[in-house]
Amino acid sequence: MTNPSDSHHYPEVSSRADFPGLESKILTRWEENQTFNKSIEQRVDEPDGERFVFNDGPPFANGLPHYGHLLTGYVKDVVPRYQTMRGKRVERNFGWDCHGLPAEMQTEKELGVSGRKAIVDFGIGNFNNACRESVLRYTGEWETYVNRMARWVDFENDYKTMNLDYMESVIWAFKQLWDKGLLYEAHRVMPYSWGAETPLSNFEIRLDDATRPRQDPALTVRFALDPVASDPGPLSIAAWTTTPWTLPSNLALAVGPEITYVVVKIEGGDLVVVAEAALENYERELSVGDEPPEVVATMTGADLAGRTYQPIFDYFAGRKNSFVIIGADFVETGDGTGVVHMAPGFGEDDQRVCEAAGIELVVPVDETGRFTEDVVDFAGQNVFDANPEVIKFLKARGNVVLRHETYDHNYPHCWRTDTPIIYRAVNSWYVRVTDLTDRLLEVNNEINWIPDHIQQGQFGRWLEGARDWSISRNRFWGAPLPVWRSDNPDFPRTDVYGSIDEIEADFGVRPTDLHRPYIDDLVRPNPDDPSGQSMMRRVPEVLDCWFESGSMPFAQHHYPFENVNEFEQHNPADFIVEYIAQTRGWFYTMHVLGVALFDKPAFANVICHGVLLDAEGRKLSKKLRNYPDPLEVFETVGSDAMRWYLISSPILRGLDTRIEADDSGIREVVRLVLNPIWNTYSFFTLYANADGYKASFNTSSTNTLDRYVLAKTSELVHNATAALDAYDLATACASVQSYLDALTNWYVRRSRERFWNTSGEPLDTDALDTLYTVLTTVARVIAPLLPFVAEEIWSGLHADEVEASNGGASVHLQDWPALDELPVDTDLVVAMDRLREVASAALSLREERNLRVRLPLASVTIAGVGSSIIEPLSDILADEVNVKQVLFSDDAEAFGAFRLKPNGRVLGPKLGKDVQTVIKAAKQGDWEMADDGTVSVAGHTLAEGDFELALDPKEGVAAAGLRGNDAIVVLDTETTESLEAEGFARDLVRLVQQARKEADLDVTDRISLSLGLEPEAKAVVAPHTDWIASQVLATAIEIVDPNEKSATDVDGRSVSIELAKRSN
RNA sequence: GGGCCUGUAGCUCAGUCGGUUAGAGCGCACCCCUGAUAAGGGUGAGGUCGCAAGUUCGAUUCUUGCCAGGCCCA
Repeated sequence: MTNPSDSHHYPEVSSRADFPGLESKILTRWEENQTFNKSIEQRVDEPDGERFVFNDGPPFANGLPHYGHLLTGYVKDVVPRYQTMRGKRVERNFGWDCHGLPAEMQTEKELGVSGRKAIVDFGIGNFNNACRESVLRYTGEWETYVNRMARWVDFENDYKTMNLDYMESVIWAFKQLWDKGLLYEAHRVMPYSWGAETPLSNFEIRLDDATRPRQDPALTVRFALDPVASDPGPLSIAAWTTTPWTLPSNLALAVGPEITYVVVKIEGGDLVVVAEAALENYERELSVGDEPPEVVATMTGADLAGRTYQPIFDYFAGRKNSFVIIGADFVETGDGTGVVHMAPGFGEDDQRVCEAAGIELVVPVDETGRFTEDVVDFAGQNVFDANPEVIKFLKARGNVVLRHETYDHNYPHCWRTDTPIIYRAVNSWYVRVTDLTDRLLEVNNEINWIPDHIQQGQFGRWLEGARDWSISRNRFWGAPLPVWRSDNPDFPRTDVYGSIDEIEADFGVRPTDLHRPYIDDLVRPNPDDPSGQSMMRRVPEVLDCWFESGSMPFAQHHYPFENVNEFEQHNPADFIVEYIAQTRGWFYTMHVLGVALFDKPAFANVICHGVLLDAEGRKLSKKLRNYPDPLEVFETVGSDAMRWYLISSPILRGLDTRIEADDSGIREVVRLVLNPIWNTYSFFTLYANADGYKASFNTSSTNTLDRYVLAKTSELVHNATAALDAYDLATACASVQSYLDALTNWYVRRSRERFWNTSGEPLDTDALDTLYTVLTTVARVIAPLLPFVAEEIWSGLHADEVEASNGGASVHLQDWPALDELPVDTDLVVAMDRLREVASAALSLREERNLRVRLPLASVTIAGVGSSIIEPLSDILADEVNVKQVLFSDDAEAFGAFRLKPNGRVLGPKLGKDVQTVIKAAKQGDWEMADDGTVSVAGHTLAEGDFELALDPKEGVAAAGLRGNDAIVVLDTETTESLEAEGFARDLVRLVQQARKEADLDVTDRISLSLGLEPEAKAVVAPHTDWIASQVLATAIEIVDPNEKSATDVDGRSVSIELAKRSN
């Protein structure tokens, strides 16, 4: 910003803005003046003030921010800025998600230490220290990005999930759930990552592209049934599996009780049982020669249930209740044989069904995904590596494998290690989400979701089907499960701790770090063991990091150990925003904990935005480089343009949005939004400074255009307020954009001359004050949407104030414009908008007839209904379309023909079916108007209100219809010598202005002018000489013969110009 | 297989509580204006509103089915 001089009250504003440059200057000024801090502190806190609670979702900081973070970040800034201006106190603390698999995996890679054993050898303490450093590695870069994008957030008072206070709140939550009976421990089949050596929650395996295609072997194997009397011979039953490695753990087979099964005689005479529905699929294996399969017996699944068979591996032979056929409802015949092989240690259905049948499960696979010693033939092999070995082994047995094929399917992978997951029975702690389902759904109804269909759709459905949430991880870097247990089952005891005080009370030490391994060192004798031998030891697991981020609403405040009122009075938070996939991530975990702990929603309003894609609809990826580099965009185009680009897109309605690979879309924002605003500002300062005028906030102008633009601005304030109150950022942007058209393209353009300080005329302070008033209001409206540009403009308009405060004054410290600040004038707005349509029509007539606008015409005539409202605005129209007179005619039929437009909405209920006849007749012109104003058509009489009359221009007249056809615009295309002369004079003025520009003169410079004209032209120009002189600020004008060398052609005449700047 | 969302101009998207002539921006063509000027503006071409049936006097809009794409869940 250039400092205003004595006579200049505003900075000199270049018509071409350097947005990146001004953005960095403003950042410095905000920094120096602590503007963000002031914007919070100046708003009164409770009890008198109002609070708006924004909760910031914590990112992992072990990578750089990407576009998704930028988008979310902008939204996270727009809403709090708006609410701040509405008078609320909006504190914004950044948060960091520090724990969990991402951190551990990164550290494993960095240290070259992989796997549980290696980490234990390396030392859990050492490992966790490395994690602690690693997770904060990129916080500096994050801060840079966040600052650069004008996202105001407090980094100093940030929360970190690894802080002692935060973790204490987390274990408090755990204890609360425990006390409420919402936690339990179970040995259950879960998605398991052998890469990370830990179970995963059912939503982790659905993260992003964790599920993707994979090819696996599929094996159909035969199990020999123990014979019964009714058998036609020795039977075997065929089962199909895509996990051959689970066959050694097979303990049962499942059939569908309702399904029909057949016994087929195959090559060599063996009898095989499959579902009848599988015959076609297995035709080749079940046929003898070219004959179709020979069915020798038929039975139902119910008949088969209860029969026993011989295990194909003998590792677990003889186990109680095992190797039996069980009837189960989930069995289908789509894939496979209609017989399902059951390994209860490695399948969720398998476990459920077998447990019901009294079969105890076996899990001969260790934490790293390798077979244990139980499976002697494959011990030590990874299960996926063992697949081909198992197949080879079984094939060698001759009559076991019925078919071996490959199978392409979508298979879940570990989101961190990228290894294919397996299902495996493990010990884990669960939150009893299924007990809460009803309350989760009820409380969900209190949340305002944007877009709203998420509430009952994606989120509501997810809640309905939610399963118990596994919250323990067999890892190292995380909040510990605060559970201590007796190491002697003879003296069972479990203690759960919910605070550091409680721990200290029992262990006599006050922990200063709740992380492993320190927390594991806390051991004490089991009070229930009279012998004093057994000890209480902590269970080894740590908590799921989603449990920790879900605890953020209270844990960031160290609730309930501190800030009890602070949290309780502001739960739920007013606003959160993240991308839509968080319906099963952060949104979900916060909701579960909010309901479980407080029986309340965790947030009142939530925006779920969509995903950014490239122009081809692919995900943005570093490899493809299919997006513009954000830092480069900041430097070349600016952050405000990117902010607008993102927040005005359909992505905020939950849809995916495509972004160009270059920055063209963002540059377009500059052209369509930033430049118009900037040009208006630059225009204002140019003339206010030229006149040394200091404008003031003033809405009292009686000038029509002033009143129009004030009313339009009032409309903008209303629209933007409504949109932002509804968290509809895209609509807020749209309302600004359509307003800009009226401001720049109509008000400024039509008012330009009023800003020129023509000598002898008094300065039009109404115009300057009005434009100032409008601009200072617009600056406040766009403050959340374009914080830099708004700041620059507002600060320029209030340069004195900013200077007096040493740069401290800021648009972001202002109040949002009140709804009654500016006059509302609907009638005027309607009339003016109508007038603009008339002007368009008139200009199109000019173009059609090749009549340039500089050439004045005698008149324009408006004929038809509804034109009277623009009569008071005639001068503006005359000016815009350059005519001497605006005429209004009642005799519409002189220029056009009426067409009957029956009003279907009114007539429909009255006439029913006949409406269509009436409409048809009206279209054909088959109607008559009576003297009393009624219309008869197709045997019906239409009264006033039943119809409208449209006016179509007559052939051969220079006339154009308006939208809606209720009036026509007629242009008098007749030219006269005098009009031509005036047009020529205007052409000359234009030529001189161009020359002034080329001579690099200031708009206020006076000149002496020499016009070289031919004799005929001299005569034409003579009456307009004074006017020309005044238009081009010539204090002396002489008419001479043309200088042939420099002459140009103007309207068929040869003209030359010489001008010189006058010193005064 | 179920649920939700989307389908409107060459592209990106608004809109229509049902009314008979559906809008914007970009792109394209032509033109104008310029004391906001390496800007600005106007005009125009371009649409069977995914397809079909139903409800209705009337459907792009409501209902149902189908098709295509996306997301979520099995």
